Amino acid sequence: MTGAPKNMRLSRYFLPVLKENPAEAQIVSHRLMLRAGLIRQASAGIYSWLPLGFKVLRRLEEIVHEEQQRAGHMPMLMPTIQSAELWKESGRYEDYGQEMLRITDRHKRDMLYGPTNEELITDIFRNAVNSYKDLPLTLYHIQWKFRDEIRPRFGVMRGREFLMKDGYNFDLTMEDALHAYNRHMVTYLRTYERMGLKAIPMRADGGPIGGDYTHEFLVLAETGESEVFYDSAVTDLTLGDRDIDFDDVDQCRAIMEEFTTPYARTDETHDEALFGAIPEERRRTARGIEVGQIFYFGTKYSEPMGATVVTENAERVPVHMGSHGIGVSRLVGALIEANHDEKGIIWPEGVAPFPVGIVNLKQGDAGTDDVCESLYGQLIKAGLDPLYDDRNERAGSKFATMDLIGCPWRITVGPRGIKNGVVEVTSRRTGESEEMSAEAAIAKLTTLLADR
RNA sequence: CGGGGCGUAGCGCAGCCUGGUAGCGCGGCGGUUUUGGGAACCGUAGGUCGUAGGUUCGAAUCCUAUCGCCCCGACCA
Repeated sequence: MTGAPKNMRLSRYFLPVLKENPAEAQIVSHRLMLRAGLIRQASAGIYSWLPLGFKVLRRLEEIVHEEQQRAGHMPMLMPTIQSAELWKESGRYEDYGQEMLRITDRHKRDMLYGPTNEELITDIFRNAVNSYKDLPLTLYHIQWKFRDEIRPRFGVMRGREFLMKDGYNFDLTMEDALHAYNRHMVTYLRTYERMGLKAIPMRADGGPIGGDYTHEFLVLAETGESEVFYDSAVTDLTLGDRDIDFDDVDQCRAIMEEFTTPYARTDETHDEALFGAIPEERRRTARGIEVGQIFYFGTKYSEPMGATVVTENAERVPVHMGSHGIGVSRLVGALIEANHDEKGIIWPEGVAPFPVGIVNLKQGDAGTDDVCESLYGQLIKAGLDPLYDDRNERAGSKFATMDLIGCPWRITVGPRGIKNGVVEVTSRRTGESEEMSAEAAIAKLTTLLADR
């Protein structure tokens, strides 16, 4: 036996928290990410992810991977640095403008730090796939991207370097590609729901990627960059735990229709007349943070780049494609914008880096130390990643730290409770506490966090 | 890129106008007393005053250049 890992004890963890707000941070998620020791700025719009922030980021990636693979999509990894050749071929090298970071290597070759990967994936596809029999195919990766924003701001919400899941579907026909579109809509709805977010699909603008079919997913938050207009009926919809067959064309289309029929648009595509037709009591105007977007763009890249397959009738046709993105690093900011109070972050259970915090009120007391050690060991065994505050600090300081970093559940162990054989379990979100035996606390949390 | 602001200790700031060799709060370290919501007291460490040049007997302070960062705008996942 090797025993429980010790690196989730605060006495060993690297968690540089700040009591005061750093001057450079304006919005709440940026302030809290700095204060709670999630990130440190490396330069404008570029951040280092400290252990706690990295843990959240990894957790979000994990959820994205699980949901993509559940739908049959294939994970892979493309490089951050790309050759300009492919971009010249698609015509976007000129179109993209200054936001693309252009680099020259030692041989004076034009390179770039990829802002997205349509060209690269299309190149991979055309070199390897020739037959309709290899379709449909959806490939995706989660990789760092760079967009040289004129003015980065709001921390990771609008950084220059950002982590993004981007996926690409290749289909024989438009109908097939539209199923891929709907299927992605469903995977995205599931993904956000698991993260504890209400992300509303809204009809969007094609932007530089282009395409007529496109929706973006917005999380409602006061600090959102876009003004949004929607029918309150849309926020009542949930996917819940319904059984989904991702190959079922009708089921995926039905879900897409269910979630996109109620009016929901950003200011870019807003239509006053349609909005006015909604019953007044259901009309909502708010602000939203974009956390993902899906596109169907047909043969926009396959045609100029020659990504074709041979059909049953021996004809060579360009494939129908779409792309789909989730702003993973930006989601950390969006999650905090949507889940915080004046004391700090309140992580939804699904994404919390440490779903349970253990606070030992009297470090060095044989009774509390024993109970805390036992809780720590058992929670690790249950796979719940507890964070044990075993520092020799005062109660107030320990509580403040737990509140700041947002552990959704806290187990407080003090001499008073030990005398009566109880510990205290507190919900970060509601602030409600309940006393129970240590065994009952473990049972309760194991149940609560079972389907994390 | 246009407009504005700021770079002084890990964080938040004062000092600059009116030059004289750097200070406060928090944090750190040691100690004592504390111990259920960011404790009190005592002691202590820590600063190329963004960088370069200039003016001056003397520059954090004045001048010039430069780099970085932040805010508003246009732009954007």
